[in-house]
Amino acid sequence: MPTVAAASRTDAGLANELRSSLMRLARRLRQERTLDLSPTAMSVLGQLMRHGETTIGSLAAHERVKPPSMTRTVNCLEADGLVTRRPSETDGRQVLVAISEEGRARVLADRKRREAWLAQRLGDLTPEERAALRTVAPILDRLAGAE
Amino acid sequence: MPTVAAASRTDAGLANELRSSLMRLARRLRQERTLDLSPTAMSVLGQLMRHGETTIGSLAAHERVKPPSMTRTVNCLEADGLVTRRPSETDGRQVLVAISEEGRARVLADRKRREAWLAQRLGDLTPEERAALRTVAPILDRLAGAE
DNA sequence: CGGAATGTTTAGCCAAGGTAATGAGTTAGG
DNA sequence: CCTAACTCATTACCTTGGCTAAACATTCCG
Repeated sequence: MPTVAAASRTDAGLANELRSSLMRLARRLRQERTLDLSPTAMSVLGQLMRHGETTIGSLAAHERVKPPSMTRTVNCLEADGLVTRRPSETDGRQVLVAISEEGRARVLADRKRREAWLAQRLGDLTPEERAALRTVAPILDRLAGAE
Repeated sequence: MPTVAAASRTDAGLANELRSSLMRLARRLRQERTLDLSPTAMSVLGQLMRHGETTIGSLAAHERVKPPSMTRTVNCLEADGLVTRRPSETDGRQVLVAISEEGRARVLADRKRREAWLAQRLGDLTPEERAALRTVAPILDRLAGAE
């Protein structure tokens, strides 16, 4: 039986290790969510904050969720007054979603709260370890985005 | 060591990026699950493979799941003949779970199948990027484990 | 104009987590 | 030593957040 460290040195082991580490941390982060929003919902707000008004479909694609799920997520956000909906003038089928002022405030508030948890933990790491994490974030995105 | 203000601003951004990248990839991985086992179940098998016979409670703690959920996961695994259960002789309340030969075979088989998806994607990365991922896997574990 | 294609929504299902309460086993105090 | 408090696992039930299938509206194209 190979040790964890030994297994990680092979590509086979890398897939394995990475997968279980990711799942554990993803679950941990889900636990730490402070507000009553799902991780996907928070991510959507962030996306709207960065890229402005966006259609349901492209939000769904970016979050790797099916359109009906994104419709529901947006419903919740709209019910909470965190986003607004309007039909596109150029294409009547599409719905454009935008973040509201309240939504913007929520993102900023949440960002602060996460600092309390994550930044403290990141603070326990060495600068090299933080740098390593910074490096891999976009790599993870590419892995997620690959077809 | 950077100043406190600079460090926390940087770490906040890192927390943000890392969180959304992580959640997206975690969801992607969940989609790619090939076998009829949940990610947690696979992770449990891996844990048993590495550390041998373990109690329900400590499996739950390691996966950051509540005991009832772990009971259910272990039920599935046992029904599939992938693990065995036995009461502890030293403490009759505890249940010791061990991986079976079939479970071991399943882990090895699954490891191969995941290679088909993840290793292909890892193959699109540069060796440096793979090395970076190898480096961060244990760091992610530490972040997940921190209280 | 009429049919195929596209974007969103509705309806209903399922997986996998959670909490609360129960039962069995252990430990500690009087 | 025996009862009370505690711990581990389990059972029963609920919630969340995905999914698919299908309806509906709109747009595009032959």
